[in-house]
Amino acid sequence: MSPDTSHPGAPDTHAADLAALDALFATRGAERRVAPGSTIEAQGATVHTILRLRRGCVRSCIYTKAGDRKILSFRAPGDVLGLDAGTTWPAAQEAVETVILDVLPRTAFDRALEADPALQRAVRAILSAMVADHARLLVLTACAPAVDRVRAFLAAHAARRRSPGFVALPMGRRDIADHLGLSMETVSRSFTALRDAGDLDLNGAAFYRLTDRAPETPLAAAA
Amino acid sequence: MSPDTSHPGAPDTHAADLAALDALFATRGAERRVAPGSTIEAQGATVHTILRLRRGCVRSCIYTKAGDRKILSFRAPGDVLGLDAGTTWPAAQEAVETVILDVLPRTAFDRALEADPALQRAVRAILSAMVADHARLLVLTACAPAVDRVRAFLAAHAARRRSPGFVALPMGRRDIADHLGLSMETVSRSFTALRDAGDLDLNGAAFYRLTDRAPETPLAAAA
DNA sequence: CGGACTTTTGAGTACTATCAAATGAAGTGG
DNA sequence: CCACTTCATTTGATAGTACTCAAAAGTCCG
Repeated sequence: MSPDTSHPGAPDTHAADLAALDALFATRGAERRVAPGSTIEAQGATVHTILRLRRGCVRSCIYTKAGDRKILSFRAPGDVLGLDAGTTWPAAQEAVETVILDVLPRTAFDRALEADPALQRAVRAILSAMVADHARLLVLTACAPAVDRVRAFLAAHAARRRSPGFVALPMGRRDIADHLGLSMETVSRSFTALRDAGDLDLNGAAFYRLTDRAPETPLAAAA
Repeated sequence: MSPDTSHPGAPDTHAADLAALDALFATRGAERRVAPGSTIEAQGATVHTILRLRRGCVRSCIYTKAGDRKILSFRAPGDVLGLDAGTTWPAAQEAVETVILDVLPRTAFDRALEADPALQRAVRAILSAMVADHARLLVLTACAPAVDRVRAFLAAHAARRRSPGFVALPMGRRDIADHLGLSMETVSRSFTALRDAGDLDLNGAAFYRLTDRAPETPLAAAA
């Protein structure tokens, strides 16, 4: 019964709690602009600021010693970055396109958090939503074949951007591949397969529309 | 107690905060015993209680509509269950072996949470640790081949149970498979491969010891 | 128009899943 | 205590999906 958070699987977050977050950034926040492709916060760097994404798309990714990259999530406007961090950033934050961020010093954020119960609830709700999002991705990558992963990804992406017609896809095939645990080529072939099956309309490589008869996601079933 | 939390990747949790959790369960908690293999909380069921695992091993798993099962994590004594839940359990909680739980009504937990800043910090720390754990699993399953996944799993499991010699493995091959995104047979073959390579000593199917020269985990690298 | 990059398509390979059977362990009842 | 049932694990053979290497086609700018 909540108007709901930006994360589909989020536990019940009261709008009032999220408003506390908005107010905090509105009154105390500075602004930061980042160019496409550049790193906003490096993996392992010290957390000096809490960030709220105002415009653009950010990828949160982890690099392994072997040089592999895993994109944990793509963040959309309204998302807050850094709440799961301890003293250092567990994942790199990178701008997929031009990005505008609200910036708040961590010390200021912690002070506000200590004093405001609504803010505390909001933070817990966001962390729970992150857990739920990761769980969804774990299920998807473990249980679904390539085409279904891509379809589910496109469906989720379109749901976040409630635009009427074609949906813009800011990230490239490589990014999608590293998010879904596939190779770039397999992602591309999945796009082609979905198009040939009539499930997907493509307008160039970066705009798409899913057919209404898109299959169900292979997600949670009741007990 | 431990200077650290039970989760290796947890952000900096002050021992005092975790103590607040211990105290809460110690003073207000009832006890519950569950038989091996049975469901403690069903997926989608209403959350009436917060649970703390006192003895035994619990698996948190998600069932898909297609009937697939994904085990998100195995919980060890000291772990708290239900902190990421909204009104319903996002994952089923099942006893791998005989389990003893501390039980606290959710209403009581929420009241205590509202009043105790240390408890709030503890909850945030645990949620962050869950995010980190899921991220680790995502990287592992996306980037590592079967043998490496199994090796990493066995290493992590042994690390949680600081026992001198052989380590007990309460869960079966099927459970490990559903956790790592592999088939039961591939898990079994990986055990055999590790044994033949000299990386693993097996004592029956449920007790093992990893050779000291175990390769590094393919995890996070600095920026 | 050319150059650099991204995406798509192609061909062959490798890893893991699936199906199936044998071996091993554990508990039950005679 | 042993024979038998039952379930878990291991091993074997085969097939399928996705990866790798490689090249062509498409896109975006300068």
